[in-house]
Amino acid sequence: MDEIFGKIGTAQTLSQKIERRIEEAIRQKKLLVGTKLPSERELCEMFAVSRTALREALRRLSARGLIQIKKGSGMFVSELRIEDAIESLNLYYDLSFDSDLISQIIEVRRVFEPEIARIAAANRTDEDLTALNKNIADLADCDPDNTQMEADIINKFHLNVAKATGNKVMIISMEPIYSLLPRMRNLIYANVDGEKDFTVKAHRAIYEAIRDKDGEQAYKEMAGQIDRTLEIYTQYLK
Amino acid sequence: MDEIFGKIGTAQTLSQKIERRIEEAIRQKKLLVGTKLPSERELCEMFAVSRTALREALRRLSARGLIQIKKGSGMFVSELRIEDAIESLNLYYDLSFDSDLISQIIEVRRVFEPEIARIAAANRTDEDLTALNKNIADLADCDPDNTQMEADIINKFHLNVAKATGNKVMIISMEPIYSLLPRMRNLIYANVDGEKDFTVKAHRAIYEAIRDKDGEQAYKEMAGQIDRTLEIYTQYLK
DNA sequence: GCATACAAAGTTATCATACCAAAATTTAAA
DNA sequence: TTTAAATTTTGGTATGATAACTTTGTATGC
Repeated sequence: MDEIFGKIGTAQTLSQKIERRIEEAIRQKKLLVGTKLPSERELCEMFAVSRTALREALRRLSARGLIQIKKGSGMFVSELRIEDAIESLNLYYDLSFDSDLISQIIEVRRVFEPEIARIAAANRTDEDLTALNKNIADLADCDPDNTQMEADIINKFHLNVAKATGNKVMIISMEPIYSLLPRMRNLIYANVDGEKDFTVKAHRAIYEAIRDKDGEQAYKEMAGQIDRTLEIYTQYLK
Repeated sequence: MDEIFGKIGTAQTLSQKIERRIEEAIRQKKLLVGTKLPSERELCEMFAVSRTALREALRRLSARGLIQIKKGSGMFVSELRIEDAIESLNLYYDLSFDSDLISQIIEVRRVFEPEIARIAAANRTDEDLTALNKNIADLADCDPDNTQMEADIINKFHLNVAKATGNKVMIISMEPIYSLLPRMRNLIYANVDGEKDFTVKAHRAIYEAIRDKDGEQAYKEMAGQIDRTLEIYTQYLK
């Protein structure tokens, strides 16, 4: 009889229920980071479920980065890492990658990044400067034929600018976008001659503006750099 | 340190290997969206593993939104939904929620949102306008004591502005931030008198600027609105 | 006293099997 | 042709056994 009036909207499986329960406990800080969870067998008894169901719940929590499972040792509540948090987003962009997405990414960068550069100029620490300077040097030294490494360095430079704002939300917002730059660059780089010198100069100008705490200049240089990028891609996308 | 001496060999469990294999196939479009995967039993034979190991891999893929599992029917490669992609990020922000995060979020909004409003004014469709208009009406009608609903409506309004840009990346970048607005607003709303009238007027001004395709005005109004928000929170955070 | 080696206990990882429940498919009846 | 029942397919759960790994304590040898 329970079958008749039973679950309608609840297509939830047992393992999903378990997952939610544990997730809620972590969200509400009832389970603090570092806490060791009871062993599988104990949890089975506590929830009154089989190991199969329990394990599938735990595996999903582990996949999402909420807990860490150490074979032979136990399961621990772990601090959700930024990388885990944005991994899904990276995958999403990776799967949606097409010319539309490229245009949209450039539009976003054109609007956001100059502002980011301005804030970075105001807030940058000496460590930020060191990191940026190293990126520039690496870029200059980089073998012009190694477009992969080049794209990687540029990626890091822009990410370091975002870091220099001291604003975690900025970093998180931009990181998934930057992670696509290498893939974008691979599309068009072969077509562009003498681009590298230009790129190095442009990035050095951004660096110097940030170094000198000249927010307006940083804004302008970053905007110019992305305008150039936009031109190149507009040409390519045609 | 962990990086340096961390495990070299395959600390990967069997189920993780399976997960990677299938994920790679999806990433490389060898498995297209909508494809029905072989049944669990068949996959067990193909991979030569037990059902347990296989299932744990499949459950994780399902948790990440890459496949959809239908009981009695089968498993299908599914299009990764935006909501799935940003869920982890929402959780991350939720767990990191503190006064620092609030400040950083407001800083990001102060910089990004006016620009978003400007672009929205240029690209908005009539449907966008209808949605925004409805948000304004709902906000005006909303019971002043129901702060939860109020915050929810405002959240939707800002999200709709982002949607009006026509740029998917904008939406995705801002959504996790907006999803925290209700929680933020709950902190301070009780302390503010006569705030609601102000809020309605401010949002209506933004709406009208977007309606009139007046980018500059939209920029200014949005900036003003967030400046006010900043003031309120600055007061609260002290 | 100290360091190494080893054994034991606890834990997760995997496997194999069985049965249950839901959905789709086939078959039989009206 | 339509409907309803039976069958098949498929995922969901349960259980028990074994393997692999980590930690810890203990014993051994120096």
